[in-house]
Amino acid sequence: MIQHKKISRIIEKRIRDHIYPPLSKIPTQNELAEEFHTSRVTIKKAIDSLIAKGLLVSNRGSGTFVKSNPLINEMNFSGDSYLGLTATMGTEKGRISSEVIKFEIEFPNLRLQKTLLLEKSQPVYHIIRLRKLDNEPFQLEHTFMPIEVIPGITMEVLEHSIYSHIQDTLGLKIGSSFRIVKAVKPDDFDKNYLLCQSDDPVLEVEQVVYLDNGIPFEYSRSRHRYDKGGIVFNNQIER
Amino acid sequence: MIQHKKISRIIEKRIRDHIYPPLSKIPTQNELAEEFHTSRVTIKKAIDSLIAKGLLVSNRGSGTFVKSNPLINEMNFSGDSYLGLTATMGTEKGRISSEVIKFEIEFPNLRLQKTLLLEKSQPVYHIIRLRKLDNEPFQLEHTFMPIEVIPGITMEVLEHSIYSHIQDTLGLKIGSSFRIVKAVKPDDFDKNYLLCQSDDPVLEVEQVVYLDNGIPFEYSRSRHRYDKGGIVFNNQIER
DNA sequence: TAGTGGTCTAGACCACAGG
DNA sequence: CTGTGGTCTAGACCACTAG
Repeated sequence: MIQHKKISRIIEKRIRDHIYPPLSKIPTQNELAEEFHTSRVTIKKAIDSLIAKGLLVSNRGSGTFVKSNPLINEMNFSGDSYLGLTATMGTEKGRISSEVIKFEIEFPNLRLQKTLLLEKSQPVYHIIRLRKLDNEPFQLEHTFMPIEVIPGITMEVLEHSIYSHIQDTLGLKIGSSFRIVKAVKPDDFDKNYLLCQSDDPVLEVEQVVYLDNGIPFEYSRSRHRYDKGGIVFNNQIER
Repeated sequence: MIQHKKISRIIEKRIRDHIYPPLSKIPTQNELAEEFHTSRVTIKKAIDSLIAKGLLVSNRGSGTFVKSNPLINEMNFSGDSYLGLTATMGTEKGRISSEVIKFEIEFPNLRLQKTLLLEKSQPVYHIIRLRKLDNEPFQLEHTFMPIEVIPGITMEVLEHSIYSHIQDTLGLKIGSSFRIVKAVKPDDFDKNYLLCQSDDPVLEVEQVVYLDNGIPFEYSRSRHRYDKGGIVFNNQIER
């Protein structure tokens, strides 16, 4: 485990346990460097990641402080938002189930060729899955993946987890994702599977996911029932 | 200007100008350190920020590469997403206008007291503004700000820019924001001002904005016409 | 003025990729 | 093996806050 990551987790725990209470000043970087037998730069890195998470705020000259964030509990999503958006629902993964609506192999259209850097002769999986929480559908996901990049997908894999297949079976690492969020009207799929009324809005997340070597391996559109969850995020403002 | 920021801007420009073409390997950190007469740590910081922006990807052992991101042009939002969401529409700020629908002073309700850390006796501005692009309404924003924290707001300020009042007139610095994005049904305000039909979805962004000392100074809900823009973002996956 | 965080350096060691 | 990026150190200087 990387040092600064380990330290940042310890500090995060102290914040969540109120060992460092809201609005209080945490020890100086020098004090923390001494406590963890490390250098100030490493402490700084750990603190920076907690600032990025919205838990701390630093003021040159006066110190580093715990942010009073009443929404802190809505922020447990951090770290596994790549599991679709299920993480925003909390940690109740046991209650989540998946149903495969469609699983076919196709040739990519032009848009998909550009997005996933494919020739038209390189086939892709076209997968539609319905996700349910306590047997209530909340998300319908249309996924496209190139067979060449992610081989060996089967119904079994789909019912379990594509991501563990990619990471554990294929030994690939996921690097980053790029998303566009919109509100849209429900289409026939949404009405059928998400049980949407015609005037129910749908939250659409369009996503391109990259491996850690920069190769795009997934294009997907997830469609969410408007009354089952949103997307939470935290921004640092650039100066 | 901070060194690593300056360097990252130069590198970013080289990427956008295809001096470092898509998928190509950029010079090693050592080479860049030499070119910019700086240390490798500083180069690393610059590269890290471009990785966070989704422009680069690094591989230990082989080098740092330009990501082929077909959506790169949709990513010009970086840096001023705190100007509401107008930045996602491009850089066409000249075509954007604001109309103040409501500007009153109220006492905060319980939720607002908790969110902005206020007593019920500390009044807040309650502002509703309609934003238009080429005279077409696209966003309706409900804003609450404590008078104590952000004094001196007038109609004139509202018609110009709240943020330049905060930063330039009051000399305060904006630190971070916390957002929740949802799809919702239009309410009467939306129908009136955004000219939504009953079955048009609305993209709602709930937001708490903090000063750089960690004090929350704004709670707002922006409501967007579903056909005028979405929200774009980029994620690095944690390992 | 003393203490704090922000930035930077020069050098080191490691893990990993590729020949 | 060599070269790459990932991480870390010890020390330095600066900008800012607060007493």
